Order: sequence, then structure tokens, then C-alpha cells
Amino acid sequence: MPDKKETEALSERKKQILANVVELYIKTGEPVGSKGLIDATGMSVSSATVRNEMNELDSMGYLEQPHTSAGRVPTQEGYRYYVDHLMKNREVDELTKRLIDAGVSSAVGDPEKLIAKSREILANLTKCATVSTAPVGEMTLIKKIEVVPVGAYSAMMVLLTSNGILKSRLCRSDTEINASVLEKFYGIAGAFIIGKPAAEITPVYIQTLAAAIEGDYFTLLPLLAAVTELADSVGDSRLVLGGSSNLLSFKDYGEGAVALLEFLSRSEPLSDVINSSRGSLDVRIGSENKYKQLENSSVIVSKYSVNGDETGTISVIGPTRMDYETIIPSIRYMTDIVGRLITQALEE
Amino acid sequence: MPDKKETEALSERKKQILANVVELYIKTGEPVGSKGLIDATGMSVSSATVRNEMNELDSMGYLEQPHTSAGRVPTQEGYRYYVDHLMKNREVDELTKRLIDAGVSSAVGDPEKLIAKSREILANLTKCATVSTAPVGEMTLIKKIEVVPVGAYSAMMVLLTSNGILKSRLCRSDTEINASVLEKFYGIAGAFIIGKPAAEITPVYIQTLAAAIEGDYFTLLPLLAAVTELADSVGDSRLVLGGSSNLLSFKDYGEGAVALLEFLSRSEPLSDVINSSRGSLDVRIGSENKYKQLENSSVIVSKYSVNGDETGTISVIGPTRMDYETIIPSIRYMTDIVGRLITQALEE
DNA sequence: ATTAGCACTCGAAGAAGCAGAGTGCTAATT
DNA sequence: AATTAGCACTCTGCTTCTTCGAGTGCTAAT
Repeated sequence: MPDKKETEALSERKKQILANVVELYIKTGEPVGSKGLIDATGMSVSSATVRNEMNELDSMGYLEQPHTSAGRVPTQEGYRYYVDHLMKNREVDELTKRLIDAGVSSAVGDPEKLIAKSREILANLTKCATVSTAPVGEMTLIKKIEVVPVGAYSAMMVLLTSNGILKSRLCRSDTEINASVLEKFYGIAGAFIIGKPAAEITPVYIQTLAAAIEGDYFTLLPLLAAVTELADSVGDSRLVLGGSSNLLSFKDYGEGAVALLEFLSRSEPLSDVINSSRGSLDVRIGSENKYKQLENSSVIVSKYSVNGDETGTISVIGPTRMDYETIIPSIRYMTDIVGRLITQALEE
Repeated sequence: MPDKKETEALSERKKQILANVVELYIKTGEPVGSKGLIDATGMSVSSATVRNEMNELDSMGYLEQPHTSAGRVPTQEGYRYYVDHLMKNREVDELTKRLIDAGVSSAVGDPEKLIAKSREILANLTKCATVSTAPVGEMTLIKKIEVVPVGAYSAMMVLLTSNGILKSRLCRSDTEINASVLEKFYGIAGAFIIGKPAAEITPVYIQTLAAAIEGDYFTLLPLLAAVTELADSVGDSRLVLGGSSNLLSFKDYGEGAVALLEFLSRSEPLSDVINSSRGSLDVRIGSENKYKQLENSSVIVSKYSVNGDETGTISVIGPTRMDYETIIPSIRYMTDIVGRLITQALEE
């Protein structure tokens, strides 16, 4: 009789045992047996009692045995219950706080660098893989475009979006880039590009401008092409993965690690995983992520707010047996800071 | 009696056998035996003859047996001899040529993007890890700095170096960034920063400017700090690793793959490996790389020339059992193209 | 309700045995 | 003199068998 829904309310002792099992298993990676549990926690009951309780937790679906006569391991539901009810949602550790503060301090003022940095810090801290998404959405607008000539036929172009993403590249033209070309370019840009969502600035859109520009279309083309490339790369910067090699050290994955890495390296499914998160901090355990490749992994997605809008995310991906108790506060603290700093950087 | 140096000149047949063993082993990954070798190559001698020859190649140090009564595997010296004398240095395959041409075409005109792209292409082509270094050296000069205000207190700053590297970031100031501040900044920049090597623009150097700027130092400080960060990041972009997860699929490494990835992810030793290369294309096999972590790997470093100077490199790192015969021409072709395109992009 | 005691189960780790691939040597062949 | 056939020998990888021990569930005693 598994799934006694009515017995939802676990006795105090069951809760304690479940919590201990989860925490011990997270720590050691070995299935925990009744004896081992008492040894490690100093509980003042006998192993037989613990065994009975474990047995019930087992049939309630919170624990399971890899095989008869091995210790218990938390099931997905076990982790879920732990995360939802048992975990002491403790504040972030003073040391990690310092590490984070120190780490981001070098990138204050530049959103992109800040996000990259936060990904890196979090990967080091959690020893898991991290994913960040830039604060880019449907409504990321092109805010400014600058073209600075560096030679007769070449110029550097810089593009700034409404959320602080800055993209730049060199571009060359076959015709001279002189003051009159620039003037025309700024005219076109001001009229048809600035203020538009980055996603709309496609090569096709640029072609529709041909009529408006008439004779000068071909001299402006190299510059306009560069604009589309920059606008496109704004979208690219959306999803970045870091620290994936951390996952290799987890013996949990065994051979499967390679397949997982392969999965993570493809951005479409990964993006899907991240985007399907709910709420400002979402923990998805094992098969709660609908991809089979993640059945042994948990994904924690935390959103940061820029100007009050939850636009970007920072995520941690690791084995289901990850240290939720320290990772969750860390990622929450990190997203708070990142959101605050970006908002601040964007103030006029 | 190993190492008969006097017998340096291998008989024609020995050469052929060595070449076949190396190629077959590269292809299959299994130690090759006398019988298997004839089957695979259709040589018209008996297995016993091949065995005798192999035995000699063995005592000359070119082949070895993982254990008695297994087939032969090339030693490091075996690979070396193969690469130096036996490999038909054939031209790059028509298909790969197309792939490379098509791949880089999207990045023509922007050195940084071009290099990133080439790394990616080469990783896909070779299924190995790739490392690129930007064309940055002691003499990479700051060529241009632009500051574009985007608000009263914030601006975007763009920095261009003499070799086409473009770096940008947002920066904020506590004081207003108005025309007069900008004018002063450009004055300082023109006098003390433009034309200097990027590596010299350190926070310390900026402090020495305080005297020259006098009262305005503090209003300019945020901008100057941003310059040092950008100048610093020019150096950062020097070394980038890609495709490292490719290495996981090689069974050659077994468990060691993790350690190798860890090694590659640290940039100091990696940079040392790359920089100790000689000549325009250097193949280092196994322990020829002085790091123990690379004893089962080969590194191929190829330099590209910008304006005739061999400044940057593109490298491939993989197991010693890599397909030298196709990889070497590919990387050579790639560096040729990259060098040519960057040189072209930098023309005035 | 808890606990001590015990028979039982199952995997991990080692030992033993076998099949096969490949060798080196010797003696015969060209 | 070089090549080849033949053969005894060696070593690994695989499978099968045992043993060992941790951990369980049940029953009976507290």
C-alpha cells in the first residue's frame, strides 16, 4: 500500500529520520542503513526502531533501497519533501557571502561581465554546472548605436540594448566610410532601428529598408549588415553554460556524465528547461524536469529582477544528491545581488 | 639491445610496416597484430615475416606491446617517426576546405569572432579540444578609445587595439559625465594612453597620472578605471579553450579524462604549453610536452601571421592516437585563412 | 511502543577456469 | 640468406563460483 496520502502528516520522528537520511546521503553518497544513521547522528533510539520507521517511509515513497538489504536512499519524493518542509532554510554562510561580494565587485557596472562572473563564482562554490540567462526578452530594445571609423574603410560599431547588454564588432566596407555615409547611417538608424526590439532587426527587415534609403543602400549595406549581426548576437548571449566539467567529478553519474554534458551543451533543450521554471526560485528534482537526460539531476533556477521585472535567470545543475541546504541560499543571495547591481547600472 | 642508433635508416619495408601499424592503430584503437595487419592492408608477405620486422621495430623503440602476446602499439618515438618521415603530408580534403571556408565566412571582418569561430570549427572537425590565442603580444597597442554617454552618469566605453581586438563595457560615475569631462578624458587618453601597449595600462600606471590631471582626477577616475579593466581584458582574451568535452569520448583516456580536463581548464600551464612551441607548426607528442598530465596527449600548435608577424596560435589537443594525417593539414589551412583574414581586416 | 535476536538476501570482491589472440622460436622451404 | 609454416607458450578478458558482510524484516521478549 504505497502512497498513503492521508498519512501526509509525518510524525516528528519520521521527519527527523527522513531529514537525517537525506543529509547523510548527500554527504556520503552511500546508502544509509539503520545502524549507520544512529552512529552518525547520535539518535537515542535503537536501530530496530529506526528500521521500522524507515520501512514506513519506504512504503510512503520517500525512501527506497537500491536492492534488498542495502541501506536507504531518498527517492525523488523524499528530496522533494526535504526541500519543501524539512530543510532549515538557513541564511547564506558568512564566508560565501564574502566570496560572492568580493567576486562580483570586480564587475559592478557592466551587466554582461557581472553575469559571467556570477556564473563562474557559483560554479566554484557549488561544484556544479551553472547556467545564466542575460536579461534579454522579447522587449529588449536597441537603445543606441555608435559607429567610430578607424580607417577609411573600416569602423567599429557598438550597440547598446535597453538592459545594458553591449555588443561591438569591427566592420569593413568596400566604399569609404566618410562623414556623409555616417550621417546617413545615423539617420536611418534613428528612424528605423533605435527603439526597436533587437529580435526584429533581422536581415529581412533590413532589406525592407532598401526603398527608404534608395541610392545609398549599397554604401550603407556593410554597416547595416553589421547591425543585424550585433542584434542577433544579443539573443545569443541569452544562455550560457559554465562549470560543466564540475559534473564529471560526481561519481553519481558514472558513465552517464558524458551524455549529460552532451545534453547540456545543446542550447535548445537547455533553454527549454530553464524557461519552464515557475516562481522566483524553482527547484526541480530528477524527473520533474521533463527531459530523460536529467532524471538523475536537479535544476535550481533563480530569477533576478531588473527594475522590478524578473527578466534573467541564474541556475545551478547538479546531481539530485546535491547540497540543497547550502546551494539554495547561495543562489538566492547571488540573484539578489545581480539584480540589484544591474538595476543600479542602468539608472540614468 | 634497444636503441640501435646506427640503424637509423629503416628499410623500406620497415617503414611501410610502421606506417601501417600507426595508421591502423589510429583507426581502430586496438593493438595491431601481425595477422590483423596483413588482413587490413593486403601486404603480400606472411605474418611471420611481419612478426620478425615488428620485433625489430620493437627493439628499436618504435613499437611496443601493452603486454606479452598482445599486438603492437606505436610508442611515442613511433608516432614521432611517423609524423616526421612517413606521413603523406597530403593536402587538406576538399570537403573540410569547404566547411572551413563556409564557417569563417560569417565572421570575416571581426578578428575576435573569427578566432572564436575557427576554434569551434576545428573542434568539430577534429573531435579534439582546441585552444586559440588572440594576436596579442607585448606590442599590442591601444589604438583608439571612445566614450559614449548613455545617461547623465553612465557611458559606454570602447577600446580598440592595434590588432583588431575590440573591448567594450558600461561604466558609471558618481559625477556627471558631461562634455567637459569627456573633453578632459580624451585629452588624457590621447596624451597618456593611446599608442601605449595594453599591458602597460595598469591601475598603478593610472595613479601616476594623478599629478598630470590635478583637480579633475576624481571625476575622471571612474572612466580611467574602466580603461584599465578593458586593457586588462585584452590580455585575458589571449587564451581560450574549446571543445574540451570532445575528449571525453576517447576511450584512450579512460578515467584520466577528468584529470586532463581539469588540467586544461587552468590557463597558466596551458599557456605555458602553447607558448613553448617552436616553428610555425609544432607537433608535440606525449611526454614531449613537459607536463605529466599530457603524457597520453599530443598538442599541435600552429601559428598565424598578422601583417607578417607570427602573433597568434590555434592548437589542437587530443590523444596521442589522433589522426595526424588529416588534422595537420586542416589546422594549417585554418591558420593560413585566419591570418589572412585578420591582416585584411586591419588594413586601413 | 520499543528493542534484542536471528535467519535471510543480495551485491561486491576475489579465485578459478577457459578461450582466443598473438607472440617468439625452430626448422623447413625457396 | 631471406621467408614461411608450425608449434608451444603467455597473457588478457570473460564467465562462473564462492565467500563475506552489511543490512534487512520478522518474531518474541521487555
